[in-house]
Amino acid sequence: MAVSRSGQGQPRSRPGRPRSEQSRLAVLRATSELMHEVGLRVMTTEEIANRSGTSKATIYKWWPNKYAVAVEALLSEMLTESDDPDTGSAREDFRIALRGLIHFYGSRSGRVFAQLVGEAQFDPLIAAELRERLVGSRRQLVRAILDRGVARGELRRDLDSEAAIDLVFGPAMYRLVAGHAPLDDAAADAIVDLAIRGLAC
Amino acid sequence: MAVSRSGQGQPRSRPGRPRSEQSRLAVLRATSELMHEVGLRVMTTEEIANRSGTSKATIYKWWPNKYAVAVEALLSEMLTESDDPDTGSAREDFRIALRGLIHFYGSRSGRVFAQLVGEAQFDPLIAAELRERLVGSRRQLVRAILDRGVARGELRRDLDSEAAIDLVFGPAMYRLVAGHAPLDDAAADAIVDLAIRGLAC
Amino acid sequence: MAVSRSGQGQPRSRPGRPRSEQSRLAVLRATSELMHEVGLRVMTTEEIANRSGTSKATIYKWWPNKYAVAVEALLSEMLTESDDPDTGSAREDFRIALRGLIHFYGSRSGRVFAQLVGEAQFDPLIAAELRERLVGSRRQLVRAILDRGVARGELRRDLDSEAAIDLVFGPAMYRLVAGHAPLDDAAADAIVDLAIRGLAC
Amino acid sequence: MAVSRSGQGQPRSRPGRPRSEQSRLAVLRATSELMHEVGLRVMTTEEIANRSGTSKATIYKWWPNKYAVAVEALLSEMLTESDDPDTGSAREDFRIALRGLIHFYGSRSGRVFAQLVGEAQFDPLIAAELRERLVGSRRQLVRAILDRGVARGELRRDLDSEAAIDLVFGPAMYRLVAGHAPLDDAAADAIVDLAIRGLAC
DNA sequence: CAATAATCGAGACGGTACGTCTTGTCTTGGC
DNA sequence: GCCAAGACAAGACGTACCGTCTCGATTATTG
Repeated sequence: MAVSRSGQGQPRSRPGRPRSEQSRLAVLRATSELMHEVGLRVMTTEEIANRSGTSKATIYKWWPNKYAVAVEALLSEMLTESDDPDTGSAREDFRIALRGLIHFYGSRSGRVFAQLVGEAQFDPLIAAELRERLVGSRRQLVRAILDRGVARGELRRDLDSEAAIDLVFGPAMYRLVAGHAPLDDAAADAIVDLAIRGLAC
Repeated sequence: MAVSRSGQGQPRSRPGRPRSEQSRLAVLRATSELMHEVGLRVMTTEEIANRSGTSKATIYKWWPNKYAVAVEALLSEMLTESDDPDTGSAREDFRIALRGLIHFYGSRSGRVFAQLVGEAQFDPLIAAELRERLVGSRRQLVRAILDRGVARGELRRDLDSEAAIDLVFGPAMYRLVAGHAPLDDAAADAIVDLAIRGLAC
Repeated sequence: MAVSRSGQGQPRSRPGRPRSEQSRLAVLRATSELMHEVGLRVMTTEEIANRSGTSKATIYKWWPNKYAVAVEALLSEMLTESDDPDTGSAREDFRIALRGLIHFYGSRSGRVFAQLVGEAQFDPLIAAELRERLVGSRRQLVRAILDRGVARGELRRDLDSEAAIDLVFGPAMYRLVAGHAPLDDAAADAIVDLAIRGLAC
Repeated sequence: MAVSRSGQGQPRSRPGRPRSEQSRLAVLRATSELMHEVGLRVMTTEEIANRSGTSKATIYKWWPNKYAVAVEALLSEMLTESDDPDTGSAREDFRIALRGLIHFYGSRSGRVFAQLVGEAQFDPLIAAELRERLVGSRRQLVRAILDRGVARGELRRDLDSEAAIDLVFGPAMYRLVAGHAPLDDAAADAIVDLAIRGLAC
């Protein structure tokens, strides 16, 4: 019974030459290199094609533009990351989560991420892709921490979830895009402390 | 006895034809219109020149590129704005300040500002100019509110000023550039409330 | 046994999209029109691109500048021309050849040719191309007339070929570029007469 | 009797600051240097102004454009030149005159002259100025030689003067602008010999 | 095994903005 | 009124990148 593996939703092997996985990986690898070396703007589709040994047509066939490739390249170089700390203390969980985020922001990939955020201001498709694939997962994580903290009675039960997440992540993003203050562990701790205890006496 | 005074502050009219204030204003006005109509990216230096009745050469003589013109145009259309509320209550001052900021972010100019922040991710000069001329003044304002609140005993005296400002402004910037949640008065109030009281019980 | 022949003359279709002959012709046609309508200097690469329905990039890909396009356009609009008269009389051959040249100089194309000669004074590449493709063929023609005349005993056998050709063509070029005297059949005849018989009694 | 020297036709010293002879000379000197160093096309009015210590406005006040300045600069650096040899032999006179011309063509100034001829193909004013001030005087010289030769019975009395002059000078101009053959004494002698004796046996 | 069909690399193409350059004019204050 | 300094409008230049296209070659499924 030649089921020739499908099982899932995809249309059980169409006719014609199948997409080359090798090309896909070569494009992502080349994009990864280039976006770190020269930045998203200076990186050209042409150069991705040359370095990956593929062609512009192939790239444009599978991605709408270089920024979409960059999103995927950035994702594939992060992979398994940012898992839920769940230490039993919301404050500690926040600290670990925010330190992780800020560490990412401060890394080479963080620079690329900032450029993607920059580009997203001009292109709604990139904005959507960013929100879904890079921002959303982080927020989900903090949402879980939040819920546990409320359940344990550590945090206020009347919290506006979204606003609360923004209180923790907002300052980091602000520093990333405005660059007015450093992004380091001390900053992470200070922000978490303030967010937990509040500004008032 | 009219001493042929020189050596003062301004260079007392240098030789040559002076810069045309009329051209400068026409360029800023045309840029203002265009950046709101079509966005920073689609706006071209050529069109600024045409609409302002000046020339590309003149624009490039005084600004490095269209984004620098946009920064100045955005500033000159805001001008006297965002003055210190000083209501006697830090919470109230924060609410007013953040509502003001968020109102700006939600306006037409806010979209342009977001695009400038986006462009700043690629150009350090624009980043610097933004920080100095658009971000800095707002932060200065909140710093004053903060100091008064501490002096009055409303706010904790051990506050890290910068982190505290980020706690108030960060979430707004986060929403502006990531667009995952609305920017309205309710959001401003929720954020200020959280920031003041903290997440903890 | 169909040897997969390569190594022959033409490269047997290289990879990639082949050059569009249609674009090439459209560019030459547009250039032809423009150079006659407005002259070489006023004609712009942009206008060639617009009128031909191509793009500046395509033009610059195949020609170094508009003057090189003009050389080719001028050639392609002349093509089969100036064939050897060979009447049996050197004097008659010279007359026909010089009348032909002078007729060309006096035509619309002659004005463009003069402008190309003018431009060649500033650009060695154009100078070389002109010499090879527009001047050389004419000289070859007169050289043949000359040789036949010597063989028939009409002309002196000790002639310096190059100087002799210059004696016939030089005055015409002189009048073309200096414009001090008319270019007509009478001029052609007078010059040939003088060149054949000499100034001396 | 305050005649304050005038005597001639000029309007006996007008009011206001008179034209600065120093500036005029400085402009001509700077133009001379530049046109030889970089060529007419690359030379800019701006650079003439800088090097001469004058200003563009001054240059444009007294000359229509840089080519007109170049004509005057070229003239002023030649000055007393090309006087009539008058050896008693037309052939010898022609030889000396043509050698002189060809020597000029082969000099640094000859290159500039060729560029002026080139520019004249686009600008009738320059063409006129060239004809009057640089070409005409040479032709006048040969015309005198010609007349003496006819009077002495050396040359044919039915000569078309203009065509005859072209026969002597044409080949040199042809070589100057087309560059297909050398410009040296041997060339001068060969051309004069051919022109005098003719191509026929 | 041939026909069909989709992918691939190469590279030409139309479109368009960029930032630079030169031209010739103008507007200052000083001489 | 002339001059040096230098700003200005106009507009062509040649380069660069984008996203699309047209080739011939390749690689799978289908009949």
